[in-house]
Amino acid sequence: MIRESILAPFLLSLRARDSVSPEDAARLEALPWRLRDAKADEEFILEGSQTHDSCLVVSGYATRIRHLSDGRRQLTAVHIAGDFVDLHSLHLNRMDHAVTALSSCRLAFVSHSALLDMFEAAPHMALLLWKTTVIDAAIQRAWIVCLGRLSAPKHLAHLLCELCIRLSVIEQTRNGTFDFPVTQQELADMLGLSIVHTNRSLQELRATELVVWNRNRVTIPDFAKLADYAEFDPTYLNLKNIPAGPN
Amino acid sequence: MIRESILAPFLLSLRARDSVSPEDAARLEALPWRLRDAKADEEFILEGSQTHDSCLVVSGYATRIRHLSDGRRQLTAVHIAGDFVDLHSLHLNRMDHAVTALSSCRLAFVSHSALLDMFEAAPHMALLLWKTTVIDAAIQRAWIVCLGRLSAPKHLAHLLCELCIRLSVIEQTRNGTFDFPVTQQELADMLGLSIVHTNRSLQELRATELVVWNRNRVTIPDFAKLADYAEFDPTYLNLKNIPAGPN
DNA sequence: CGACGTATTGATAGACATCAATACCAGTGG
DNA sequence: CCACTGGTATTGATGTCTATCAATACGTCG
Repeated sequence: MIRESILAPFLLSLRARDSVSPEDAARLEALPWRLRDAKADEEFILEGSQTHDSCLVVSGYATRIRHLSDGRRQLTAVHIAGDFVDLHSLHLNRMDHAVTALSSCRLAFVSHSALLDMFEAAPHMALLLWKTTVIDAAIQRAWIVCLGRLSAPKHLAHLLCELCIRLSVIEQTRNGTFDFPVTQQELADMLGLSIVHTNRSLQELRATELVVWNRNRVTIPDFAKLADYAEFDPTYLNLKNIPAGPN
Repeated sequence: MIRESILAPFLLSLRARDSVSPEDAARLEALPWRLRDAKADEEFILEGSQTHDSCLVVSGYATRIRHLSDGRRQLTAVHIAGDFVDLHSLHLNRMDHAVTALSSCRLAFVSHSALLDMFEAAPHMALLLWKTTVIDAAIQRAWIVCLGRLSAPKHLAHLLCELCIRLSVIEQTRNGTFDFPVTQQELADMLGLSIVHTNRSLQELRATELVVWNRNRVTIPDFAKLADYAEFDPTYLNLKNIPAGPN
């Protein structure tokens, strides 16, 4: 039996947005990846560090996190399997934030020099990876809009819509159900809310039956309804085919 | 007398973060730029549009804006001279937001195909421009943190710190003074606040003499003090030399 | 001078934070 | 098997921040 490629989710994610030739996929496979597992809560890229590798999430959930002086935190992104979390470091001197595992994660690291060599040999690969960072930026803009202009429950709903679509791209949803292994504290730090208000916002979504959430398992019974409620427009995810809803 | 290059601020911005050889600067100069002026409030890149050019701000102020269904708005970025506003469109199918002039602006457009030709001829140029989009993304992360975890006055203070540093890079500050031609409504839409509360937050900064703001002219008398108040850490702007303060 | 957009002020309501307690739940050791 | 423990979730009460509504003032332009 053939081993599933560690790049499978990454390729799913790329191909949902662009065509990727078999040769290009082979180029990515040929990179000298080094695998590593991270436990939940492990901060595997340190704030302020200078790195010489970039990091791809193979499985599990990770997050970008910024710590404030008084100990409060804000998460600025959630990353799922297939996300090339840390292409930034290829360009940035010093990390302005940390990257932490939300669940236990499998990570694949590749050195900057190997990436640069690949770009030298096949310049269009830079465009392909560039695009992934541009889409990450689009997601961040959506977060800005949510933080600035949506109520707490709608913001939470929007986040779940986004996750559902992104996870469906990498085939991690079933009938509108997906894993989302976060504590309410972590959720609060994504939404820029207190933990108490996060809890109440979640209960509001439960009460209106827009969302079912047991432990780490989220179900969206009626995606269109939730998307409408949250003013979710998936354009920013830049998918070739917008899924009508969860599969 | 030699005409000042329309790329002068862009090169200042690039060189504050990276070394750019004269040849590379010449490559950028050689692109087939088309100049265009935009009046204040003109939406020069439409939400939902598909474009075949990218756009650089030569002078003036522009902003990325997202409109919500009920007419409310959220600005997700402020762009100043030297910002390559719209490299995104090189990668994204459809704009998920509009780009609008805050003041009258001079813009320089270049076709995607010309950019791609340049990358073909000189692949490292893609890395250079990629980097600018990565820095934009870092700024957006900072905005997320501000929106999520800073009080209104601190958020405003943080925004002014960021602008002051970015403007000083392109030599648009003098003694801590710079132009910022926005209405309080626009400011409110950046900060995710109501206009009334924006006004009161501004007055608080005035009362504590952290900021002087007359018309469109902002002065920061003591940058270190304001930065401390706003928990501003300029790491994310990725400058080679962090200016100690305004010049 | 009048008109319009913008800024400012006051009063009130709503959203969200904070504090403090209680409930739940998986894991541990007796 | 069960009590204990520590983390997480939930609830209630209260306070603060921010939004909204409604005036009024200011400033530029015709």
